[in-house]
Parts: sequence; structure tokens; C-alpha cells
Amino acid sequence: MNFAPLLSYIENHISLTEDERLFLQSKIKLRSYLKGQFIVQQGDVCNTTNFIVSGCTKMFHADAEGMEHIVMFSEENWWSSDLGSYISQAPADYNIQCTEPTKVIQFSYQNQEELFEKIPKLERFFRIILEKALVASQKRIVRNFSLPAKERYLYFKEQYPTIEQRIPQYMIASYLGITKEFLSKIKSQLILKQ
Amino acid sequence: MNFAPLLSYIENHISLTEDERLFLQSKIKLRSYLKGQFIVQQGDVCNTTNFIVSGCTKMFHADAEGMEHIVMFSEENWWSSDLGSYISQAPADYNIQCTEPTKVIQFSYQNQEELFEKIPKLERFFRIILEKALVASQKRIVRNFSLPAKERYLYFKEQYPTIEQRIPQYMIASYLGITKEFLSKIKSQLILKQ
DNA sequence: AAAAGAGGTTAATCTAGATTACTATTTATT
DNA sequence: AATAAATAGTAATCTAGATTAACCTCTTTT
Repeated sequence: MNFAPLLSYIENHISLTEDERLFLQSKIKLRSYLKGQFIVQQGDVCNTTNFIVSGCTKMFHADAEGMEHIVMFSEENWWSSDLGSYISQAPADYNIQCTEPTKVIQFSYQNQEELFEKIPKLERFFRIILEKALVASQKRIVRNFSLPAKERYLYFKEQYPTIEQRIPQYMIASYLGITKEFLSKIKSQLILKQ
Repeated sequence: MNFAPLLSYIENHISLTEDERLFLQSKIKLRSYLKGQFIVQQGDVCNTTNFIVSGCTKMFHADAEGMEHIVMFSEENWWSSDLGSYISQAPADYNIQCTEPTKVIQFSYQNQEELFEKIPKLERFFRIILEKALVASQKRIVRNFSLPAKERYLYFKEQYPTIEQRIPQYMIASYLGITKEFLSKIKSQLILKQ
């Protein structure tokens, strides 16, 4: 069981004693998923928060017409869960599906209170993580309104160069809120200009 | 000095001892702004987190062409700050301007660590608030992609009925990511259908 | 090696929403 | 009461990006 990536990630933000580290490890689990498997499915309750050790996931919402809208990709050293479902233990609005074979470390809802009680510093850790995620999410809302699709694509490439390599283009189009045909057009325009 | 609205808001999520309540009160400040005044201006560092006691604010980004993009409105019992600027103490990307005379309770960046150290439960409180805000923000990203402007407007009216009353239409259009002319068209279509 | 599937490209046509420009209203200001 | 600002509404024209419908790779499966 290799919890090292999570521990070093956590210890970038707070420091843990040896006892705390052991207690934390006793309360989390490693789990492997195959490519295509779902960590959460829309309609089910999401009762884990997942830290990605290796692999990649997409979080998406399927709308009334069955169209997929990708909200985020998560790769190594990032989180993947339907937070809304997790915190209120209500049916999920999103699906989380592995785009590759993926290993995650799972925090379960049942163990969460106990973890926070025994290691209050974890509240701080998650507070900090959430602050960063909220900032990124708010910035994305503005970008989606203020930038045309081509600029959003360039921004995406710059910010997430590793994700573009491992994800098919049609999913990137969905993340950007455009069709795959239009993304293809943008790419050919960019090639012509160089 | 009336800190009651903040205290009762906090005590919906965690409970404070009398000492903690007094310490908290010693570290926060009430401040009044006139209509039109800025709590933060794009480019400045945001060093307060503001809890709104009365009034209303808009948070917006002015893009390269000077166009305003409204990210959120905040009214009584909600928060208003450029979180990205606050947590990293870097120049703000957003402006926060009062759309009415507004009274806020301010948490300063300088006092924040001390508050968290003396009252660790506040970490939990902010963790919970941030979770909710992040969920709302992610849902908005999906709505912006999956719903046409008319549906987004109807959703806004339903979710924030009190805000529509106190904010001019052209600002609501900006929040929805459409022009004021198009919002006007949507409204007249809705009236015809009834 | 043929067929099927998954991913990507191109081009014609269509539409939600932007832009421009002008006309009311409503609210402050003198 | 008159004038100037702000706020709203309407209508014609325009465009970013959607839709549809081809075709073109590669892989994978049989």
C-alpha cells in the first residue's frame, strides 16, 4: 500500500506527527479502476473523496438530451469527487469516469468526522485546498464569458499541457464548451498561422 | 457594533464559547460603504474577507476591452471578497463594488492566522462554507454550457428572487453572460407566452 | 486481411445571441 | 418645471459557433 504521494501532498500544507500519519493511513483505502470504469455515477450518492495516485478521470454531467458536459479532468496529485453529493449525501449530478487505468486513495464519508476530530489540522488542509479550487472555478466562469473559444483553448493548453497529451480531442472540446468540429477548425487555423 | 448576524450565521455551523465569541469580536471590524464605493479594486491586493450585514455588492472583472463581467452578487448573510487575491496577497483580478449603501464585517488577512490558531473551529467553519461555494460554482459552469440564455435567466430568478428586485437589468444580463438587449428580448418573449 | 470502432477533419448550412442605432421611460439634479 | 443621467425596449443586421453529413485515418477484433 503506497500512501506516499498523498502524504507528501498533505505535508506540503500541514505537518503530521507519526501517530497522525498512522491514524490517517488506517482510515483511507487504495483502490484501482480500469479504463472506462465509473468512480461515481450520476444519480448515486458519492461517498468517497478520491485522491489520484496514477491515471486520469473526467467528471461530467449528462444533460436532459444525453449530451456530456465535462466539468474537469483530474490527474496525478489531484482530487476527484462529486463534492456536492459527498457533502450532502444526496444523489450525484455528475459522473466520474476513468479515462485510463487509475489508482486512487479514498476518503470515505463515514470516516470523515472521525478523521477531522482526531486530526483537526486536516480541516485546515482541506480549507486551503478548497480555497484554491474555488478561485480556479471562479476564474473559469469569467474566462468562459470573456474569451472566445480559440483563446480558451490556448489557455487550456498552457495550463494543462499534460492533460492534452492523454485525453482525446473530443473530450477537450466538451471541456471547452464547444463541438469537436469547431475545435478541429480552431486547430487548423492555428497551424496555418504559424 | 452589531456582530449578531455574523455570530448567528457562524453558529449555524459550529458552536463558540463566550470567550471565543469575544476574541472573534476583538479581531473583526464593522465598516460602511456608500453606493458605488469599491471594497476591492482590480490591481490592488484584497486584504479583507467581508461578511455582508446589509446592502449588496457586485463582483466583476473588467476585461482588456473594458467590458464588465459580473461573477457574483452578494447580499445580506453572504461573503464578498476576491478570494484569489486574499489568499495569495497578490493583485486582485476582480472589483467589488457596492450597488447600495452596504455594511460589512471585515476579517483582515493580518488577523486571520491568529484567529485560526485561537479558534481552530473556524477552520472547520470556513471549510464548510468553501465546500458549498465550490459546489455552486461548478454547477454554474455546467449550466452556462448546457442551458440556453432563457433557461439560465429563469434559473437565476428562481434561485435569487431577492437579487432581481434590487439590481438593474443590465447587470443581471452581465451576470448571465448576455447583452442587456438580449435579456430584454427574452423578457418580452416570456411575457407574450403567459 | 476484412470489418468494425474510435478518433479526427472538412465543408455547407443554420441559429442563438451580438452589435448597432434609435426610441422610450424613469430617476436625479438644478 | 426643465434638463440631464440612467435604465429599458425594439428592430435590422451580423457573426461565432452549432448542426449535419460527408470522408479519412488509425487501432483492434475476428
